[in-house]
Amino acid sequence: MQLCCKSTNPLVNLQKKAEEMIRYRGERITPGRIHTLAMLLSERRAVTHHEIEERLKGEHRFDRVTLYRVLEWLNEKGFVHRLVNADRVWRFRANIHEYSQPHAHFECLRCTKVVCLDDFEAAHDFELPAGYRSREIELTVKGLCAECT
Amino acid sequence: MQLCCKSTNPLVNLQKKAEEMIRYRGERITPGRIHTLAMLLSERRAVTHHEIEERLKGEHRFDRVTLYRVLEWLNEKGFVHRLVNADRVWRFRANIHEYSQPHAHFECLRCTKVVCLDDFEAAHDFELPAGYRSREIELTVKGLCAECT
DNA sequence: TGTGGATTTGCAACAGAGTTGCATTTACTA
DNA sequence: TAGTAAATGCAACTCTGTTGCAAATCCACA
Ligand SMILES: [Mn+2]
Ligand SMILES: [Mn+2]
Ligand SMILES: [Zn+2]
Ligand SMILES: [Zn+2]
Repeated sequence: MQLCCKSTNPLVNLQKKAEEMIRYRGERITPGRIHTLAMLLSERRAVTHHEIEERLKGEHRFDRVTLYRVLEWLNEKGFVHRLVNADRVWRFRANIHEYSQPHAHFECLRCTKVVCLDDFEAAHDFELPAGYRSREIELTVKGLCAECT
Repeated sequence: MQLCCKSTNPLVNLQKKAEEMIRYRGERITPGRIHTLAMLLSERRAVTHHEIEERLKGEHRFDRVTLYRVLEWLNEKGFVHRLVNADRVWRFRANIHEYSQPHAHFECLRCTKVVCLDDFEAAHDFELPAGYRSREIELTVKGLCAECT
């Protein structure tokens, strides 16, 4: 005797949400895209390819390359954004607004965790050298996170 | 009949300077360290391992690995600093003050060139999440450099 | 509901940046 | 000048991400 799992399993709801987000933009639905985006929607941190792969094991097995391509696609389409930090590894996070919004990041020097500081936008008050044009500004605060202090 | 080249070749002067800088701190002098640091002292941009290797060809041939180790050492000792940008490659630049000074960077979106914006220090006016401690702040302005505009 | 054809996937091989182990050479100390 | 710790060269390796291509899948349209 089994109850409907829809309302008890938040992951399933996120899969529904991911599917709707992709369908709403008129893009093709595939298991890889849904599971990856759902996973990213469930996570506050910016996570690596490797972490996503680990998290998705069992639930649905993908090829590494497919995951790389899905992440590239999600980024291009604006469902997620990505950033590189001191360990030279891409990290991905679902965009919280419909389209990517500029915001600062926090990077823990000990555990390498990366957190998006949503709603904190960077600015600078100095003049660039002559002829230089600013397109975007990236601000990363490095330090120790709450668990590593 | 040959004149003394010391005053006509600025590279030689920089080698002297590099040697003095290292000796002044009581560290070991090696050809790799001197030529690498001299090259970096001659350059305003932050340059990659690959660029340094190219520039040093002929003058003095090093093993790739030695250059990696020299750069790591120069960074640890505070003679240079390094940063990673969107192409996930380390870039190095000699420190203009005796010890590393925080400053912002400019990254060209077209030619990938990286420029240190010396004397422009970053700051942020927002509160970090509870328990988070800030150690350093990294500000990167991305856009088009004077040659790429 | 079935089907054609563009998209996506899996697999294998590849690429670039950086690292490690170890024997040999070098720089400095005494 | 000899002894020793540190730096170097070389080969093999790791890690992250890419590319080519044939097979599978999605979906617009009949
Ligand atoms: Mn972010
Ligand atoms: Mn710099
Ligand atoms: Zn931490
Ligand atoms: Zn440029």
